[in-house]
Amino acid sequence: MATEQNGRATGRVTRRRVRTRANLLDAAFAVFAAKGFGRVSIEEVCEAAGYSRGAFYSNFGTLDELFFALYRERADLIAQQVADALAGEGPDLDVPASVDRVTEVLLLDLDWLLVKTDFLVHAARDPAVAQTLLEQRARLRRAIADRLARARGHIPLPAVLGDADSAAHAVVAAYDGVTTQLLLDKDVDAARAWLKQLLTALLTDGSASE
Amino acid sequence: MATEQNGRATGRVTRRRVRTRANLLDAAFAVFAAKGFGRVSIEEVCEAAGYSRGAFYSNFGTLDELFFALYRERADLIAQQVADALAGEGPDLDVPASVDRVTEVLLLDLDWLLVKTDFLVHAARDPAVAQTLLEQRARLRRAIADRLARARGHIPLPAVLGDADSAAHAVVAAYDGVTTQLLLDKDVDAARAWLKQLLTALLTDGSASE
DNA sequence: TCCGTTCGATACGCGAATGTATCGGATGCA
DNA sequence: TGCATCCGATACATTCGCGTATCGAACGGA
Repeated sequence: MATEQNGRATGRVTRRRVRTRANLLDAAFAVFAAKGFGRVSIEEVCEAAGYSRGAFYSNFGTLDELFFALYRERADLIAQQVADALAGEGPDLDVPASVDRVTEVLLLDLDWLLVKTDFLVHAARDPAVAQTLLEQRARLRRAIADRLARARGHIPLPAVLGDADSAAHAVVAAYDGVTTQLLLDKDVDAARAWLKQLLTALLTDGSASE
Repeated sequence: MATEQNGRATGRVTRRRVRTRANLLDAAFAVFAAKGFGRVSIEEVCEAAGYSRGAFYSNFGTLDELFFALYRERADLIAQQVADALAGEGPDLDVPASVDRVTEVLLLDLDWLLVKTDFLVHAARDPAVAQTLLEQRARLRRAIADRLARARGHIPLPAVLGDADSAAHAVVAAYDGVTTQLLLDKDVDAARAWLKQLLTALLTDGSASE
């Protein structure tokens, strides 16, 4: 009775199946990054993964479904890495150090940013998908806000913004903004430097001059 | 000898042609906004505009070419509006007022933001197109920087950031960041309020509480 | 109004991608 | 090892969208 995303009953899953699915997802990631979701056919994904279309239809119903699974997988991975980077240190937050480490993680892989943006465009036209994304972003913001609130008073003062919540909002906005520029100029180092500057400007008082 | 984008000699252009082209562009805008560039066929655009494919191929070579023309047209329009909004007042800049007016213009049309983001994704994978976009963004930043520099010292002090150039960079990043959120939650009013808050936080000293 | 030119509708052939149905081999449990 | 099941390759029919070639009608200058 219980059905999964693709509609098959929850039965045994072979190792082979798991491997195939993973291979398809990996290949899809590469192809999506290179050509963009909108310009990729099912066949291209299969070819890149070294399978025939039969394998695809056995694992996914549509290309959209694969895309969603792909995004979810990778996004969860990044989210975990960010959480790790934030949870690394003690109770009092060293803002510049945290900014450094988080920045490192967030602007690591240009291909991921490409796919992520593709997915954003996709979500912007599908309310259900958008909802998922919004929730994910809300969780991320909350993690940041918690971390900021926990450090409030210890180190410099948080911000020219209001509460920790607004600050978290600003952090995410800064990240998104820098991403846009990065997608065009492909200069990861510059983006990282620029994001660090933006975040420190937002998260510390103006007293921190060069 | 002189050829235009689609390869026809520069001859007489009928009024009918101009109208057709404009209609195609308008229809394309609506269709792109609704379904996303990647999911739109030439035929859909023609149908939406009330023409057959013959009309399309008479005016454009590829869908990409139409997309580019469409983007350029609208982007120039917005750029002009922003310039107007900035040039409105006297030599000394009233930051909050300018922020208000610019924000009004930039976050006016959700459909435009959708198409713009689609185009960004497109540009991210085509260096030539990316170059165009980068130049456009550079011009915008320069206009903002000039305006900010001109007002430096008159009103509050510019920023916790370095020079006017960095400040302009930050303004654009803030805009892009807010856009991302807006694409998901579709709350234009919230986005406007949030962008104003961000910009004033960035462009004025921390002394402006509330 | 007349006529050469331009524009866009129609019809055609083609290639690409899709989804399905079938089948042989791989897989994992007893 | 034997066997029931699962997985993915292959072949097929079909649909969709593309690009071109042709032709009648609209256009605009004389």
